[in-house]
Amino acid sequence: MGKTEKKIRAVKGMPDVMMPDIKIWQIVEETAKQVFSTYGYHEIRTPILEHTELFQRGVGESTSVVEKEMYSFVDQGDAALTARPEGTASVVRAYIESGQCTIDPLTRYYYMGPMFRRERPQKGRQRQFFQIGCELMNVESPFADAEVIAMADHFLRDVGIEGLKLELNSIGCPKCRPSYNSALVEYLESAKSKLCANCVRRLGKNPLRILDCKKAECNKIVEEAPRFSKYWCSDCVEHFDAVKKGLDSLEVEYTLNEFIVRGLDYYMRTTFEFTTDKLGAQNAVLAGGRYDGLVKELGGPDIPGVGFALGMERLVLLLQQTMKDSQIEDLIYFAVIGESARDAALPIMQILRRDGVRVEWDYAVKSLKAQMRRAAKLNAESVVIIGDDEISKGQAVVRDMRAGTQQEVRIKDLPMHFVDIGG
RNA sequence: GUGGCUGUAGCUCAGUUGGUUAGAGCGCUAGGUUGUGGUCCUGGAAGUCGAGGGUUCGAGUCCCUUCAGCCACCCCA
Repeated sequence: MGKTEKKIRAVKGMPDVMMPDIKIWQIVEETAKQVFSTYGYHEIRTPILEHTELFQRGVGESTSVVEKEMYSFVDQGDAALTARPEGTASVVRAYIESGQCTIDPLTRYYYMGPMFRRERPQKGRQRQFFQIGCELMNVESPFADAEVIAMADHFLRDVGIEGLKLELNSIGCPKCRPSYNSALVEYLESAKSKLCANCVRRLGKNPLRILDCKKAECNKIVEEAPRFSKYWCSDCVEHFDAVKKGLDSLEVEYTLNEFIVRGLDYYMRTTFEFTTDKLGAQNAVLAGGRYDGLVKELGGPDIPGVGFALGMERLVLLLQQTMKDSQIEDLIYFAVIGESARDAALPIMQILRRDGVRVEWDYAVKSLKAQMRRAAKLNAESVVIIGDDEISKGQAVVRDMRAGTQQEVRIKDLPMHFVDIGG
C-alpha cells in the first residue's frame, strides 16, 4: 500500500454489508421466499436501470422522489436512464410488456433488490437501500388487500420481528378524493396562519401530507380538519369495510389511522404501514397499498394492483436488537503440525467437505496452541489433531471441544467418523 | 438542499490551563506448557491524532477552511 495514494472509499450512503449482518440479511431473504411462495407468489427480477420516463409517469412528476432524489443520467447512446428509486413501477412495466394479463387472469410477483434515492443518509435510510416487495396484479377484490397485508404480517412474524403496529387507512379513489381535497384545502386555508412554514408550502402542492406533519402546531389544526372517512364514496366505503372484514377473518390486528398518507402518486384506497418506535424518525418498516390506476398510467390496460415493500436495512436494525449472532455449529477444525501432516490432512478435509461437513484450518504454520485457540474462538465442535506422531501411527487425535475429551481415530476412517456422527 | 453533533490504533474511547519519544481496554499476534482451546499472566505489532492552512519557541489541544460520519428537517421502505 502506498502512503501517498488516497484511500478509495465507498460512495456516501452506500455501505457494504458483511458478517455479521449478512447472516440476518440471508435469513430475511430466505424467510421472504419461503412465506411468499406459500401464497403463490413467484420471483421477478427486473433491471436496476429503467427509462427515466417510467418513474416520472409511474411514481409521479411532483413527488419529491422524482423531483430531486433520482440517480438519472444520459448514457452513451443518449438514452435517459434512472437507477430505480422503488420497485413497483418496474414490476408493472414488466407485467405490461410481457402481456402477462392476457396469459393469466391474475399474477403474483415478489422481488428483492437495491433501490436508489439521493437523500441525506440517516438512521434507517441509505442512498442505496434494499427492498423486498410483493405485487398482486389484476384482482379488484378487497380480499386481495386483506391477504396481501396478512402475508406481510405472516412474514414479519416468521422473521422474528416483535412489537410492530399495523396502521390502516383508505385514501379514497379518483371519484371521491377531489371533493375531500378541496374540503381539506378550504379548511386549511382558513387556518393557514397557524401552520408551520412547510405545511403552508404543502397546501398548494400536496395538502394530504399536512395530515401527518409531526409539528405540534399543525397537529392541533389537523385534529379539527375534515375527515376523509366522511367523504369516501360508497364504493370506497364498501371496499374498506370488506378489507377490514378480511383482516378479521385472517386474524390480523390493525389500528385505523386516518393520517397514513403515502408519498407516491399511484396509491389509492387501501394504504397501510407496519410501524415501530425503535428506529428514530423512520417508523415505517413495511408499507404499501392499492394502486388501481398505475397499469393504465403506464400504458397498459385498466388493471388493478395491490402490494407492499419492506426496507431491509430497517428490518435488520430491528432484528439486531433481538437476534444474537448465530454461532458456527458443526465445525470441524483441523490442527496440523508440519508439512507431512498437512499433506495427509488436505485430502481428508476435502472428502469431508464433499460430504457437506464444514471444515476449516489455518493455512499458516502455527503452534498447536494457536490453532486450538482459533478453533475455540470459532466454536468448533471438534478438532482433528495431526502431527508427526499421528502420521507414523496412522491415528489422528480427535478432540471434542465441548466435552474436553479426546480419542484416537484412524486417519483413513476420519470421513466416516464425522459423517456418521455429524450427519 | 437546510440544521445540530462528532472525527486520536481494526473497534470503543482517555488525553489535565497548548510543553519532551501519543495512552488504555477489547481485538490481533507471540510466549508462559517437546504438540492441546475458551480463564489467568507476560511480551509484540499497529496511529502522518480526518485533511489542508494559520497563530506560537512549541498544536492532538487555539483559529480558519475542507472532507467524512452520525442524528434531525424534508421525504420515504
